[in-house]
Amino acid sequence: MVKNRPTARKSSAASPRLPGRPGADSPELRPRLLDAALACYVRDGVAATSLRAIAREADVTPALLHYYFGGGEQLLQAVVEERLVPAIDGLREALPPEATDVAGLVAAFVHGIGEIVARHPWLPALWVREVLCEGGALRDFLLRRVGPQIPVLLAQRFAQAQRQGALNPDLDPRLLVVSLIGLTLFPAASAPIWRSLFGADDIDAAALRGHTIALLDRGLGIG
Amino acid sequence: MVKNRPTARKSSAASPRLPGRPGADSPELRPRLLDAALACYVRDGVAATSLRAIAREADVTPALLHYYFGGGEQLLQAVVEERLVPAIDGLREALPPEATDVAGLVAAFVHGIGEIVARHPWLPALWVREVLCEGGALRDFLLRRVGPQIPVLLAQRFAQAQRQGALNPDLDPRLLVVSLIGLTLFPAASAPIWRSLFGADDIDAAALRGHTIALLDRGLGIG
DNA sequence: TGTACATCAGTGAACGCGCGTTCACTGATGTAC
DNA sequence: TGTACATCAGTGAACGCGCGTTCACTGATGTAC
Repeated sequence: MVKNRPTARKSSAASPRLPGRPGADSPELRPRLLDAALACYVRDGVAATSLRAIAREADVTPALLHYYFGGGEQLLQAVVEERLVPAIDGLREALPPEATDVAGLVAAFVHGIGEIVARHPWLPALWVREVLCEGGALRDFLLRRVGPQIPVLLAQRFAQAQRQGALNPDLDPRLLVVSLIGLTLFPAASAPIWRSLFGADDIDAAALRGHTIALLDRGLGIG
Repeated sequence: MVKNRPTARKSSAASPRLPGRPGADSPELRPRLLDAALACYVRDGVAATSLRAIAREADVTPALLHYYFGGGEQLLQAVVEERLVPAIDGLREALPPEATDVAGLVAAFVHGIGEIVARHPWLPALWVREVLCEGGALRDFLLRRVGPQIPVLLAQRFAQAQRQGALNPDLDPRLLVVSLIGLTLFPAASAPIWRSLFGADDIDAAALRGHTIALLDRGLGIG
């Protein structure tokens, strides 16, 4: 049993001032450790990342990582809570809260994803990759914490719009959510590949957004 | 230097009949090893799969795996050549060889992906996941062996159709290829997740295909 | 202020474990005669 | 046909290594007086 782990100590907020050195582990260290872990997860995948690799990335001893987080699984959980959750909260807040027309809702989603990607370039690849892993820790996180908040909610709004005749009746409202993610997160996650494959250095975020909106708006036809 | 590895022996085809037991390693064993490796790659990811895990999956000693393939990297290459390449060849053959209208080409692609997924249910998740990994072995494979054959070729055909006014001018022909993959492979790869998220047991392969074609044909509008 | 002491963030070395790989060996199965 | 022998697919045990974790320890920094 480790007794004086920083995370544990800090959570007991009302501790009386004791004699001796007050705990004040350097405030820049913990975020730096989280960033190093995130970088490793993004580069190599969560399952293939060792604690020692993260320690090397942060130029720190493995014992320090264990001291701060208590182990690999807890470190992953900390990265999820303090890096992933805030990033995804940004998306939920970007969606219009009240009933809007489908085009506006979809445009808000596409723009929201674009902004998330601009602010957190690491997110799409990590997300798409880890959520597709059968045993992935992020998969559970998606199903429990994100799924009910964004995809299910979107699907309900699409279904309602379709009942009112404001959406292509041949679409499935639930699959439309999947299509939206496939048209936004997946291209963002695979950007390095198609850029290299097509030599497409001229395609920036705005071009990608314009293309996606045009496809969703009218499909392949020439309108 | 291992001398009598089966792969090596079999490749020297013109060896004279020597006295002694002729080499005849059981013909069912090698495919079984490849299948076990593939199953582990799909379940846990390539980077997180150990040779010993594959050996356990195949109920075989690690030494046997090494004897057959010479190491983890060669085993992965064998799985790529003998499992991945044939599966993807199926897609290229499904695409119409001659100039066709955009709708027909896209429909052939969507149907082709659908058939591949039906025949090789493991492919989408493995594909999407490993291709998005920065250091992934499959990423190189995509860029070298698949990219020039399918995506680049499709993009060229789309660009030509667009010049002739047969494609929505606001689309980017290259990004349209990315969109197509995002609308087909990604939903297939994430099917277990959205099925569980939406309780969508009623959506089968045909429904997914119909939805995708409808979205590509007319977009969100009610036509 | 100066001195003694308590605290605790962080360390270095060691642990047991599973990994990929090696290699001397086995024993079933073929050929030679 | 029967016997001796050559072959080689596959094995079992061991190797060095990097892993996650542990724990006695250090030493800078605070408090007590």
